[in-house]
Amino acid sequence: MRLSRFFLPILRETPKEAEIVSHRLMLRAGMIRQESAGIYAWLPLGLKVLNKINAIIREEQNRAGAIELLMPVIQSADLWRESGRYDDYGKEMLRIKDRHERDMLFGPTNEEMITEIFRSYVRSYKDLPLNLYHIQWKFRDEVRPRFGVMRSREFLMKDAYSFDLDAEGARHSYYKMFTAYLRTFARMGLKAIPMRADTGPIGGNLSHEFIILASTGESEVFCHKDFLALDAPAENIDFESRAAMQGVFDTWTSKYAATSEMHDAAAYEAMPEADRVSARGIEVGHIFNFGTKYSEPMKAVVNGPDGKDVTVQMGSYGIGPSRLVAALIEANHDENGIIWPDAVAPFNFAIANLKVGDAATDAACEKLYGEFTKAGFDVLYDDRDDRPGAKFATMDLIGVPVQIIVGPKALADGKVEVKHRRTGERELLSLEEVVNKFAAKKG
RNA sequence: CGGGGCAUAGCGCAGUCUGGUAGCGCAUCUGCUUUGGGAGCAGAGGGUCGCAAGUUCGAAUCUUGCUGCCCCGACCA
Repeated sequence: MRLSRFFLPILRETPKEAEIVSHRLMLRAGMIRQESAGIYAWLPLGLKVLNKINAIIREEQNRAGAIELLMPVIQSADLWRESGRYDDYGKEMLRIKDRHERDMLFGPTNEEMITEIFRSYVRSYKDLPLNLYHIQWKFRDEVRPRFGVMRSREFLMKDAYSFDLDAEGARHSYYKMFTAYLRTFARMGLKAIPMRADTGPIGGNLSHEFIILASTGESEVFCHKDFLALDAPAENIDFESRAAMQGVFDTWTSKYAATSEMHDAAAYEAMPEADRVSARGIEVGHIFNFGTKYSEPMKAVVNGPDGKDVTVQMGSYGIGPSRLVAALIEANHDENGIIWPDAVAPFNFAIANLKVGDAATDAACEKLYGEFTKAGFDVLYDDRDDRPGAKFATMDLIGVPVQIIVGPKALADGKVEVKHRRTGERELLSLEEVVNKFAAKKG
């Protein structure tokens, strides 16, 4: 992408409403625009990151055996009357009437709809287990939206729903998602710790929140320090193996970890002081096993091996990709701007032409831009006729991990400078070395 | 939902107390110079002062009502 042709409305000054760093940086980097309280337009740069996050989530959901579909944002109130939640959900649910005065709503979640889809088609225990997910916009009419996309009213959610014949199967499904979540967050460079959680209005008896530690997090969390050193399960782990899944779950739940609302001060303080970690955290995922809470009233049943009807066991599993964008920034920034982890960076490389119009720098930049593009990378070429300082500031603000600086001085010796955003490390390389070292990798 | 605050150019703000026909910085456009950490000079464009009533010869400024947004608290992917 040539920056001169891109739509990147960066701001030099911080809009006054932005309180936390991720919100400030998202506005300044031209990632989002507020259209209403808690409702945001995603500008090109923000959307690129959101899509990268979604891609990782999809890969890991698919790996764990979940199957993607897409449900609508507008739902009929009748479905919610069946589960009893139409009255329970309260003002958080945005209620709408269509032209025929029918009660509709903007979905805050999809348990009812997925259960309706399931019961319409699935008749046999042989079709279980089944896990269906989608990535779709949700609306919850929060009393007080704030912190940009961290707590917005409209937000993107990946929600998966599992269906099993019995409680044991449902636990296995739960563990599979538990494992997939650990991998998903780890791939984004986040250390997410599962914490025993309250089930809230979703219901059920088994639930974990996935919390990432960040000094600006919304809630206080407590855990054993060993969780910080644990590695996520490997890519080749067998999701179908009940023993393997149980093993992951046991490893990640064997020690103390709780949010402030589930905090057990006595258990926490029973640990040696050196093992205790008390920090701020951001909830980026939440999983539930709720048995027959929806399948019972909505009559989602299958024929069991003995020919008798069995009410299926369900669970739901949510990740907020739009919130994750903000959470990633909270965990990865400095005074100059965002520092994207490679896996979610909107651009892998940026090429800064320090002297646009100079035949040598123009030619070097075009060559590099061509090679990186050909290699399949997202590369941003700053070809604007602007001062070097402005280009450095822009690249740092939007957080491109590897910045290739092409200026007349170094180029006179056939070199360009490669700067790594995270470490600040710089190296002088020839064009050929840059291409071989970076552009050749992806294939 | 309780408490507090704000609304003037794309962004950040001054002007409001004490009414007299709107200004500053950045950004934008044009020209020249400049080119390794957000350039300089010269010129230009851009605002029914959130909306609606009222008071007044005259309202960004005073009064009333409404709307939007932000912050603190209680609640939440």
